[in-house]
Amino acid sequence: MRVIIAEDAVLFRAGVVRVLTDAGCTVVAEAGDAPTLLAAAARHPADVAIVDIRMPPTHTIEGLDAARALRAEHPGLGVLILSAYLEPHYAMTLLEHGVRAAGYLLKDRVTDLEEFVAAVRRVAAGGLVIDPSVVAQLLGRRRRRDPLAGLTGRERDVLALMAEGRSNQAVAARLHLSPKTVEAHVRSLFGKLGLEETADDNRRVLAVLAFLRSADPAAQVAS
Amino acid sequence: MRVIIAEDAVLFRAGVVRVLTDAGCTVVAEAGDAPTLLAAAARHPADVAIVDIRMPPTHTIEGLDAARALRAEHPGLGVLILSAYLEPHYAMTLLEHGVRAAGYLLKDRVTDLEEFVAAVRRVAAGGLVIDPSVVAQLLGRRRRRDPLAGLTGRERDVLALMAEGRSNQAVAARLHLSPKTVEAHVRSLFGKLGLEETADDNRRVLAVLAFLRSADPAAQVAS
DNA sequence: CGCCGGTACCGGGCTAACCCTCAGCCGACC
DNA sequence: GGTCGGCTGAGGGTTAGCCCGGTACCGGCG
Repeated sequence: MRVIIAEDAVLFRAGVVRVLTDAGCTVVAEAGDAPTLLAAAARHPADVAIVDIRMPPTHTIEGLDAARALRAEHPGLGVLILSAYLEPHYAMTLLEHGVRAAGYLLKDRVTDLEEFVAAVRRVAAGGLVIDPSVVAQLLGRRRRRDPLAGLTGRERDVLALMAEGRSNQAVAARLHLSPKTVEAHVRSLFGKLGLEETADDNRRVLAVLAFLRSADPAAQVAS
Repeated sequence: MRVIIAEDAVLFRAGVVRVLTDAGCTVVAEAGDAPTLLAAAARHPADVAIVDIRMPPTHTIEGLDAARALRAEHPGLGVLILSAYLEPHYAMTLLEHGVRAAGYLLKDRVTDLEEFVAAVRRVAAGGLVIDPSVVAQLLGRRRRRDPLAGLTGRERDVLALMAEGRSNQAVAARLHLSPKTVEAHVRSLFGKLGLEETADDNRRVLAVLAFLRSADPAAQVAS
């Protein structure tokens, strides 16, 4: 199996190279950025490319764009995204071009080296490999494409004030409502945001986070 | 040069092992958590230990605690922290025990393998190695008023989880504490953030907002 | 040695914020 | 007219999260 590895973090890349060569694979090229990756793929026949999404120069989605280009230009080449981030929409973008010879794994969730090598082989052989937590988030995301879209105007008013750190009483005073009405709106917006009652969650904070994330789309790309 | 490597991310650890062995170093032990690290240091004479701060089981500062223990128990052993996060206060904690045979580097900023190996050798030989951006942030932190600056490490851990929308119970479970302890930390951090009890405020949300607004909070959060 | 801050955690008390069911009014739409 | 969703809000019940005072241990420091 011939592999190309595109990853700008040199220590991490060295690790992947080592694991694969120890397993008998041939690493035909290494790249630290997207242009180098594309040039390597043109020059070196390979079975699979392991690609990090965020690479220089922009550190945004250079790797993803390159992965898509690879799939278009080299139909026989498997592409495995190996990302530090749980980014379902990126996984979806990759899979739009077909669910064969593709993969999306999370760096932190690779705990068994043999499994990792097996996953790479599977993608090289035309299979699909995708981290279960990505699938779970994909499913969740289908239900609420835009979390705030389903809220009524009043619910949004209430949530905005919650997101300022206001108590229910203060929200009521500000909107000239009864505290009971605020509670009713809060309860309704929890349901619409898909926030179920669990022992592990503070739903008010989760609702506020949803609001803040929606108001600032750039925050979704952070970290 | 004999090296011990403590890092729970297996691919990354493999990378570090490869780079060092390729450079002629001897990796005498590998560890995926702090207790294994301490046991390895007791069993295998080494010149330097490369340690990740956040490791199992708590994923908080187990690595840092272990690093400090190493420095106390093995005076001749150099300790190089290799962290994914820019955490100046942790760097300071490490250096409090002396500025010899110590190092603090960021994973993402290791761009040259030979420099990395040279840095490891420097620490093994009793030198000090510290990433320039850590120094800059140390200096910058002095200039800016960061509301989180007055929080203890534990309080910051608790607040980070609150900011994920976790309940006190979930925070307790995650950090292996009693819910009562979490309450105590929450109460303490409210005071330090200057959040007084008023009828108009939801202080938990305000604390979360302070966390989200502070300088580079992501650098302080695991995962 | 005593003091201090950090960490951990207890018992006990209180309430804001949640839950539920129910109800009324309004305007839009069929 | 009847239905629907949005808005408003009541009564009643529960509890997570806050409060307080207190204890205990540890390491660092004077």
